[in-house]
Amino acid sequence: MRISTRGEYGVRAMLDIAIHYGQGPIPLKIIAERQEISEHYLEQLISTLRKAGLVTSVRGAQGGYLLAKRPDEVRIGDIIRTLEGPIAPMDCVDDNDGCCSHTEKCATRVLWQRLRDSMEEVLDNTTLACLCQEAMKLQAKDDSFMYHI
Amino acid sequence: MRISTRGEYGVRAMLDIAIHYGQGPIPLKIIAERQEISEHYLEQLISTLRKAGLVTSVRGAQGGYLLAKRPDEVRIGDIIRTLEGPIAPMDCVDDNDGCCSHTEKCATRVLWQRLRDSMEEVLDNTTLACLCQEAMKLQAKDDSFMYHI
DNA sequence: TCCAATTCCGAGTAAGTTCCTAGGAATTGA
DNA sequence: TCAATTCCTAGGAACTTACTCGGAATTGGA
Repeated sequence: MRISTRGEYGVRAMLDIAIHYGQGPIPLKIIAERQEISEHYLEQLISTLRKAGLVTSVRGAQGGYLLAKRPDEVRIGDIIRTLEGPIAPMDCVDDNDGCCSHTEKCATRVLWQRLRDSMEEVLDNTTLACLCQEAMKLQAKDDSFMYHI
Repeated sequence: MRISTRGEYGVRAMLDIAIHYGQGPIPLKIIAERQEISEHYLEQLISTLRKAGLVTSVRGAQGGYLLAKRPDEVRIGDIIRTLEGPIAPMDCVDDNDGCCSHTEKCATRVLWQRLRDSMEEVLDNTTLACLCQEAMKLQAKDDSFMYHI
C-alpha cells in the first residue's frame, strides 16, 4: 500500500514548480537538484505529466517547465493518477474495470469501495496551492528553509 | 496504490473462516477451494496470520483453522498490516520510521499523513463481523449464493 | 497400531515492476 | 554559431509478486 517514487517525486516536482509559479519556465536540472532526484528519471516522469496536460514545456535555452493551470486547479489526485494509475486499492473497484466474477468476493467489495473513496477524497481535496501554503508555514518557522527554494 | 493478492486473499480467507465461526476447525483445502486460491500459496499467508495471533490451528486429521478472536474483534486493518506491512502510503509516515531528511519534502508530509489516517480509519473500523453481515445481505438477495458457502 | 488427513517448513522460480542509466536528436535564446 | 535545454528510445540490475515443489511432523479414527 505504498505510493512509489513515481508519485512521490511527481508531487515534489510539481510542488517545486508551483512554489515558483509566475517566475517563468523552470529547467528540469534545477528541479532535480533542489529535490535531489535523478534528472534522467525525473525527465520521464515530467514527460508523462506533460502528456497528461498538467505541465507545459518551453524548449531550447532558457526553457523549462511551467504549470499548465493555476496551483489551486491542480489536484494531487490528478498527479497521482497520471503517474501511478487509477486510485483504487483493488482492480474490482477501478472505474474502468467491471465487477468481479466471484459472488462471495463481493462481500468485501463494499470495503474496497469505501477505502477507495476515502483515498480519493483526501487526494482530490488537496491542491498544489494547499501544499504551497503548507510550505510557507514551514518557511515562517524555519529560516533555513529559504535555502532550499 | 494497490493491495496485493496477499491482502486480498488474506481478507477473503479470514472472512471464509469467520462465516463458519463456531463450526470447528476448517481445513485449508476447503478454504482454498471455496475461495479459488492456490492451496500452497494460501498456506503461507495463513501461516503468517497464525504467527500474528489472528488464527489458531489444529494439527492432524480433522484439523484446520479457527479464528483466534470473535469476528467483531478482528479488524481488517489487522489482517492487512500482518500481510502487507504498515498501512502508510509513504515511508516517512510509517509509525516505525522517523521524519524525512529533506525539509522541503515535509510540505507534502501532512498530505501523506492525512491519506494514511483516512485509510486506517476505514480499515480499522471494519471488522470481520461487518463483512459477515454484508455477506448475509448478499445471501438474502441471491439464493445461489448458498452454494458458495 | 497404522493410515489418511492435515498442518508446518524451507527452498526455488518465472514473470513482472521499479528505478534508474546511457546516448543522442531536436529546438531555441543570446 | 553555441550552449542550454527538452524530447525520445533502449536497456538493465535489483527487487517483488505469486506462486510451485517436496517432504517432515502431528493426530483422530479404523
